[in-house]
Amino acid sequence: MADMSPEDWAFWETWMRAHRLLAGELDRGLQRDCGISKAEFSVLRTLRHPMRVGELADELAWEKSRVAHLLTRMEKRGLVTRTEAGAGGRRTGIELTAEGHRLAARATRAHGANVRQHVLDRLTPDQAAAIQSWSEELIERVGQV
Amino acid sequence: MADMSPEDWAFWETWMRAHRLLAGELDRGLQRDCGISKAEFSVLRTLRHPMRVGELADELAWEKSRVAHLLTRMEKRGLVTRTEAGAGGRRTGIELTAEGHRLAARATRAHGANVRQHVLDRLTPDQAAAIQSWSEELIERVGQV
DNA sequence: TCCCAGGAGTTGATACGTCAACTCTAACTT
DNA sequence: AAGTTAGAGTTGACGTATCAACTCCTGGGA
Repeated sequence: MADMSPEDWAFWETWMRAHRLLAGELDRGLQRDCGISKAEFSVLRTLRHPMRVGELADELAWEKSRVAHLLTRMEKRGLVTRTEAGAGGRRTGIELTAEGHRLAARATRAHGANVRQHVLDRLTPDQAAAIQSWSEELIERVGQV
Repeated sequence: MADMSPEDWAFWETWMRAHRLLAGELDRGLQRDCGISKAEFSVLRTLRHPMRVGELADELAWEKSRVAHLLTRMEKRGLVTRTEAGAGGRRTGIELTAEGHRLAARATRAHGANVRQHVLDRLTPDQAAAIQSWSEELIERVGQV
């Protein structure tokens, strides 16, 4: 396996730096506009219907302990509640509170505006196509759980 | 400002997921092969010459407290040492130990192989060009500090 | 019925990143 | 020379992610 050339490293490090800057910018926006982290936003966005904790973890592709910890914190802040999942099963379910729903809607608008402004509106069609095909190929290859 | 369409969200979430999967894969590789985190790798890679902590923070574009904390942990593990910066200045400098240099070389090879395998070798020239131009534009726009 | 194997979820320890407060020194002011 | 200010670096508190250990069902055997 050939080593990476200095150009390879430069390309790679530039890419990673761009991604870090972008993520930081969007995180700050979410925190500023809605007072939540990106992780909390993902939960709010995914948890449109009541579900089991495991489903949520699967959809997010996160470890379940990460989900459990985050849910605990969000429960303290009144964004989600743990419920008994009906329908025969006896395990714990999770759902958004009214406040959680409100915040989810607000955050989706605010974050969407930021994403559009910082990313989508600046992407040429070529860039978007390249990124999409790359993403799909990678998820296909690495993402099988 | 127009809202994001469902396609926009799908594109965006796919992209972010791909990036998360890739980052996780590379992190695990670095941890498995060399016992260090990606952040530690960045320090090892940047700290080729003795320098001041501030320079290191600037090059990495990290907060200085993050650098200070990480250096403290790496110092405990014998990878770096704090030194007095000579040359008139009286501030503290930082440099790699012999062990740090060894590990830096080893990790560069190992991580480079992973990056090549998971990323560079799978990128079409079009994709690489699109990603590079996007990265540069974004750094230009957001990265001015 | 009792035991046990396994899945779902939680918890605690530890590592890491961020923010704000702090220390130390050098340079500037009077 | 004393007081002030600004920059560099460190520290502590807090929120968060990961890993491993744990609890609590539930569904089989025997």
